[in-house]
Amino acid sequence: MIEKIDLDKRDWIAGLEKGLRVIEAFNDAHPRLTASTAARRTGITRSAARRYLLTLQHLGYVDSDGQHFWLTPKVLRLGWSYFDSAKVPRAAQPHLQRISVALGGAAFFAVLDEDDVVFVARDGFSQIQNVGFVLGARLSANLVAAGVAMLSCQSPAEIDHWLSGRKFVAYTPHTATTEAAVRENINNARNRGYALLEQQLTLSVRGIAVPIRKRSGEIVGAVSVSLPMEGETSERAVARALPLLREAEYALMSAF
Amino acid sequence: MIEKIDLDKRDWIAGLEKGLRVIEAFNDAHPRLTASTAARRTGITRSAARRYLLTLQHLGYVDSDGQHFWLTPKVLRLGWSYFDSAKVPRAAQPHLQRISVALGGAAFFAVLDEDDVVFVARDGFSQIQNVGFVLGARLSANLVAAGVAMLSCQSPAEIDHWLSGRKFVAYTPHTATTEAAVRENINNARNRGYALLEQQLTLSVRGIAVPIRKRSGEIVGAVSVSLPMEGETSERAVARALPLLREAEYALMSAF
DNA sequence: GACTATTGCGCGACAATCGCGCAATAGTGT
DNA sequence: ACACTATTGCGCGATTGTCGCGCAATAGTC
Repeated sequence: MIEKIDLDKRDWIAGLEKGLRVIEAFNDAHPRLTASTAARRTGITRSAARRYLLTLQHLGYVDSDGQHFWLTPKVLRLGWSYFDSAKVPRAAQPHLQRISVALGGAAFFAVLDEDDVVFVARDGFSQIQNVGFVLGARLSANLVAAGVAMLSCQSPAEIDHWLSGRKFVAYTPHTATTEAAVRENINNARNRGYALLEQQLTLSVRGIAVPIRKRSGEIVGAVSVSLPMEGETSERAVARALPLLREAEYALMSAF
Repeated sequence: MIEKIDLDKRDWIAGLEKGLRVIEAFNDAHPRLTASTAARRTGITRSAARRYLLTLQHLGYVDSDGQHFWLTPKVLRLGWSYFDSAKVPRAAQPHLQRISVALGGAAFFAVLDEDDVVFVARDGFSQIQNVGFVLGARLSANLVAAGVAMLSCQSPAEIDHWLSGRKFVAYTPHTATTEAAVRENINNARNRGYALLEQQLTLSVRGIAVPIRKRSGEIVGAVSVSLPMEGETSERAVARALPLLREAEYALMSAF
């Protein structure tokens, strides 16, 4: 993990970086950590890891039985600060509502964070009970229309970098699991100017998304809608959805 | 802000506490901060606040135009670590699914964090589009059945402390906005052993919740269900919902 | 009961963090 | 246009907070 830090050393708070590393060391596979395991996972010494865990415990972000440490719901405050403060999801909300009502599906605003798509705003419900579609949830960008829409705006070099060494997990029998198939989805999206994905993450569900840019051209996210596939051709769904998505796109462009 | 820290000074990482304070300084009313405003809001000096913001920026948790700083979606990773690692929401999930399917509403698992209810697991959808019912969302405990259920298990002293100096915001014309009314809700819940709230947060919506305890008796959270009120008496709704909630309660009791 | 792996904690040393204070800049009003 | 105020970035010397070693104690295994 070599990182180029051209930041003046005197403006770098080592303790904060390590502390955040400790919080992120908790995950699915490691729901509870001891001082030693935390040290191993974060690459800091055991003494230090223990100090960070104790500090987090006294701040209320982790709890402990003396041996093991685990995160408390207080850490959710940190993520929630983003929703409270970010203007992007808030600006998108009324447009999402209009889309979800008109189309009868669920509308999302998503952004890219490193390699993942993160859903930061939502309106409307659908029969899709997939836990992936929760605010703050992150998914590999190739799995959802919003992700492919954003990838399609990147330069070939960035896309190559994104694809390199990536493992594709099949969520349905239709999930694109080869680099070529994923690349085709991205190319299709670029050519069309919108992304259309079917049954990649959930069976019988279709996603349509358009990338959202600032006036400067910079990508800030994507607006997407999830629709049930049954009883509707993809052409018909696109014809219904695209005008609304475009409308949101233009409105949001001037908002940023 | 006098805090009693009987923790050995040598096990206290000051930089981590300040850094987290800086992240939490971003909120609804202060979506973007400068070094100076961050300093004022966190109580640390301007130089230090600037150092923390720069560190967060280089870690990717905040972005900046050079003057103002704002949070990026990366901070959502921190909150997500909790969902990935916490066993409580995961243990509750199958029960929530059973409840939501059987009752046709949305089922939640909620915990208390300080004074707020935090929803940490959900299954099923309802016509309730309230943004409050999102994973990680926090609400004043008196507004939702799950919160009242948990409050009803606290000691009188704890309840008094919770009530003291609290402002009650009316979300609907039926919201309990006086201390007496809130107290009555809590007392009713204690007497019945479950909480029943109607139209406190959303019109035409009824919530029913039971507190979840460990075997030791310690409260770990509450399971709740949101149901539309129309066409059903409260007695009938309770009769339908309570057996399922109790079933989840007993199952979860042995899980912790 | 010896073995290994882990833990809490004290200590001395070092470097990382501190906040002052300067100069430069941005924004306001007369 | 001018001074006036409130910012800002940044250098510096001082000190305090963080480091990781190493010990003794404990927990778990064969």
